[in-house]
Amino acid sequence: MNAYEHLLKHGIKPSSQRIIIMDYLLTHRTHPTSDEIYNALKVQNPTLSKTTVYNTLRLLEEKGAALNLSIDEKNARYDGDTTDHAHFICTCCGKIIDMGIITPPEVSNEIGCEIKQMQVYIKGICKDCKKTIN
Amino acid sequence: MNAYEHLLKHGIKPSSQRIIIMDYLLTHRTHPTSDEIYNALKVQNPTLSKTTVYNTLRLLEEKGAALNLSIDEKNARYDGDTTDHAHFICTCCGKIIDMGIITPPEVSNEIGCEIKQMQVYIKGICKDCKKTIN
DNA sequence: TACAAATTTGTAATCAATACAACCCATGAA
DNA sequence: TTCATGGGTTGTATTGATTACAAATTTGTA
Repeated sequence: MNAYEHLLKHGIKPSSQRIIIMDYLLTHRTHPTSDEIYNALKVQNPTLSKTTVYNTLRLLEEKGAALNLSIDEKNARYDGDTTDHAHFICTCCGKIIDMGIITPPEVSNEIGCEIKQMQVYIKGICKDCKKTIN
Repeated sequence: MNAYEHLLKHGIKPSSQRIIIMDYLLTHRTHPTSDEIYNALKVQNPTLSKTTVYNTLRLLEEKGAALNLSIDEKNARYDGDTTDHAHFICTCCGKIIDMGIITPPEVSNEIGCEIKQMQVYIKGICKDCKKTIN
């Protein structure tokens, strides 16, 4: 699906800035930071503002068009793939890797919270870093 | 278990500052921020430095004596309870609530990462906020 | 005691994120 | 067409959590 339709489907008015940011997320599954998105897009869009990137990413998150990952403690990271999957971060190199969820977690919610979203974050050492260390 | 033993068990030299910080985490299951810990402890320990709180919390995390929660995007939060449980954050009031894990998530790790830690973060609206809204 | 290593402290600096006000631009009414 | 309105964008200034760093203090050991 293209970025324009993706925005409309989530009730977001598709301005040109929102389209290129959404498009970036849909075509780069690298869990980029705001800064990475801004730097990548400003080459072709010199007038793009960093504030717009921040505003847009918050909007995408609020409307459910993208995920805000807090697995990396340094920066917020964003994921255009909102289907159910877990995220692994290598504490050695910082790389974030998608992992499929075979069995989703089941939690005890006696207190009666309304659950809107569940994220699974995994920390460890990736295969490349294990090789380098040994 | 007391803070002193807890530190020793995780291979941490128990200085007086480390003991009071560990003790605070073990006796306050509120997922406090660095700042909350600092402000609570400096009343009885006026010479305590904020840097020491940061240093100690990082050490506790590295040694597995406490959990660093990144569920709250504003601040790092710490949890002295390292047993398996999930965390719920209310996107309305910011409160963090522990939830028991009935079934832990099972993920597909074809790429061969070495998994050290898994955290389940849940976002939604708590019961109190639901009442207030309706 | 003396010395080295580890720990703590306070200050300065960093930098992601936000606040804010000015500007731009699409839309619709007259 | 002109004008007004409001949402969207932009740039700058600011905030505030966290870190860097070096000096001071404490601890362990001989």
